[in-house]
Amino acid sequence: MSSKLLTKDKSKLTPFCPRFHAAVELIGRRWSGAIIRALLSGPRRFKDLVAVVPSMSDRLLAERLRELELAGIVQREISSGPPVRVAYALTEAGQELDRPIAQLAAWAERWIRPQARARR
Amino acid sequence: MSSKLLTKDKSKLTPFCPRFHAAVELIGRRWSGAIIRALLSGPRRFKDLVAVVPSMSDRLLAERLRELELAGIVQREISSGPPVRVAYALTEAGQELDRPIAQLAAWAERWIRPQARARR
DNA sequence: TACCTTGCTTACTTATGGTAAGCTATGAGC
DNA sequence: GCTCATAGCTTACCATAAGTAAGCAAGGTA
Repeated sequence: MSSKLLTKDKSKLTPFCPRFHAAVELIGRRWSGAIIRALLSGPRRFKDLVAVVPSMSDRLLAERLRELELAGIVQREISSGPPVRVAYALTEAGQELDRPIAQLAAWAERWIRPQARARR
Repeated sequence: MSSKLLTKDKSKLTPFCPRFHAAVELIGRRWSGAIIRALLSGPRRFKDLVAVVPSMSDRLLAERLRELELAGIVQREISSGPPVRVAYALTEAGQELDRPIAQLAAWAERWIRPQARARR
């Protein structure tokens, strides 16, 4: 039985896209969006990222950075000093997230109340 | 001490935006992206959403729909039948997520391997 | 009447996130 | 060379969120 009254246009858009889903679940993980956005302005050191994203712990930052590196979005750069320094930069794939992020930022600008809760 | 070699352009972009963060954490929650994307093609019934998003349980769907409704992205529509039917539709705010989602879909098309794992 | 579907809710287990502490490598101050 | 500080993590532990399964009320079907 079909419910033609309410659920029209069922086949207009592919209802589920595994690639889109993988992308949204990857960059949608806790803090990933903020980390990527911070890196859009250039490479940053570990501690700078901790400082820049409020209330994110270093454990989670390390975890997210490893995931994003594995996903090919972030690359770890070690300057062979001295002093030896670690910096994280976006790969080409990561850089190209600027468009989706800009669009979402524009949406947020329009629709998110300024003091809206950021989960919990 | 400043690390001018690696971390240039530090102040070009606001490093952290609470509104963007709230947005990405909201639509980035598990399944939220897939649900919103499915609703972009028109209102859908509860069971249709279960069917359309593989391996998502109805418990989580109910939870996400309640959250998205609270956030003003989704609205619950009850047709006063008979038969009584419940459908979920995007609000204006929800509809306007089409741009960010399209951008992210394009990115995913380019950068996500077809068989890439969708977490875990 | 008995059984099915829809749209949930409740109860319970597992995975993920948050908090705190610690630890190694390096450099600064003395 | 000894102490201390900082960067960049890791480990351990508890809390919260997600996954799984079952159930259940309202209405429809046979």
